[in-house]
Amino acid sequence: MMTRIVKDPIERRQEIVEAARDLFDRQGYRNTTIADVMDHLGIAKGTIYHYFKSKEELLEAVIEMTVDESIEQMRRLVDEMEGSALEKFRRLVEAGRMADEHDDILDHLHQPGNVGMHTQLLMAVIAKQAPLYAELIRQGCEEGVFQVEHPLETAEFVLIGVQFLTDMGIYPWAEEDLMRRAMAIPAMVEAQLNAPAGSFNFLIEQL
Amino acid sequence: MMTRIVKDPIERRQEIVEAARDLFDRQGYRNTTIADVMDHLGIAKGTIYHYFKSKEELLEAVIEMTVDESIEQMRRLVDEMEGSALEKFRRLVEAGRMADEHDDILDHLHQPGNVGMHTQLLMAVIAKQAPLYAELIRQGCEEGVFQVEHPLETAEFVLIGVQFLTDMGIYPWAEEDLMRRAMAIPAMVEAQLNAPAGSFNFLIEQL
DNA sequence: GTTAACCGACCGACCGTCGGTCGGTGAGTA
DNA sequence: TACTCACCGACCGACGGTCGGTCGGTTAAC
Repeated sequence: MMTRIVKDPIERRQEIVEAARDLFDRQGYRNTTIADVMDHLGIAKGTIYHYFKSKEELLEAVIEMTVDESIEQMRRLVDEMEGSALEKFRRLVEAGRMADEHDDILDHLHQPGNVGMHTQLLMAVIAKQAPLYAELIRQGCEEGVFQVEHPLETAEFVLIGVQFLTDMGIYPWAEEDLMRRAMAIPAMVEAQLNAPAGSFNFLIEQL
Repeated sequence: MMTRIVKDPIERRQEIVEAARDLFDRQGYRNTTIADVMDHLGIAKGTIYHYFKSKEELLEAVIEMTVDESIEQMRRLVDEMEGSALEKFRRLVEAGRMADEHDDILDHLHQPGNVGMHTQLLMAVIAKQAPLYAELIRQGCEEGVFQVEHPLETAEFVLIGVQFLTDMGIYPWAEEDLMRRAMAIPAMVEAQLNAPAGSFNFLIEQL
């Protein structure tokens, strides 16, 4: 029998979520069993179910943690940024992409059966990012480079469009579909924000 | 032992897909077992797996069938429509909404655990609807009411934005979030298409 | 006789449960 | 201060039950 180790509940919970994230990340949610998480931490199954009432609830905790971390650093960035709206835009997008690549959770989420989780994660991220972008849109309007009626809604609209059209894994797009959209995105964003032609070319140049 | 009934494979496959659709619709994909489908049709498990190699593949067939039916009638409508681009737009949107309400699949799809199926269905519908809308956008450009660079991509972009921001069930939006977005949508669509102010007010007036 | 549609007993991977155990903590006592 | 003892809840892990999927065999059809 395993020696019993008691820890601070907060810490233990954290441990479990982190281990789960690692595993979900590497092998996918579906292919990761509760037993995997147990073994990885050297704890019993009952312990996990003491903190989470289902495997799915554990996944939600993982998502929440991931989203919060990603948003946290974007918010810090926004607070300390200086410059024109367009310049800030460019840097925020870049930061967002960095975050995406860091958690390859998104990549491994592309397994069949994970579409639901994938969608929920994307929507959660978008819902939290939108206010940050909305702020930049307002600044852009004041500067005169943008002209939009509903900053927050426009931020949501654009983020959703870009994410879902770009993201493979939700729908099995052909490579050429993704390509053709990527090329069209700058122009569409400009139209949406009433921004000068070419001002969002950095969206594809950065790739 | 059950008496063996042999049917035309095409017909049998159809039967299975329809039964599965009913059940997925009513109780959700996850809460529906293969046994449910079997019992509902009075066939053996092996028969189902003779036609579909996994439960997930069966889901794909259900989605494909649903989407094809909905698109079929929209395409017929487009072919026989006459009038200005804006007028056609109005009627296509209306038809799309009718289709949505007809299959209450979308309604019952709002159960937890159905987000994946819901998303896939929406994306599939959008992928097929986009070309229809793109055609109207091109006509609008010729008429001079719209001005867009990439008709197909713009159609995709707008459809995704509208569907995902409007649709509850994918993400637990508050009622007020949905409201505030609904009000902003006409202006955002107009911006994207470079259409005259107010020309898309019908999107909310129809509600 | 050959094909393939169809059957259903069986398998095994996993999630989640539940009765029970043991470490920590703090109030009571001396 | 030192000791103890009752209680809480963190922790354990064998086991139950569900379900997706398999496979050898059977039967209708041509």
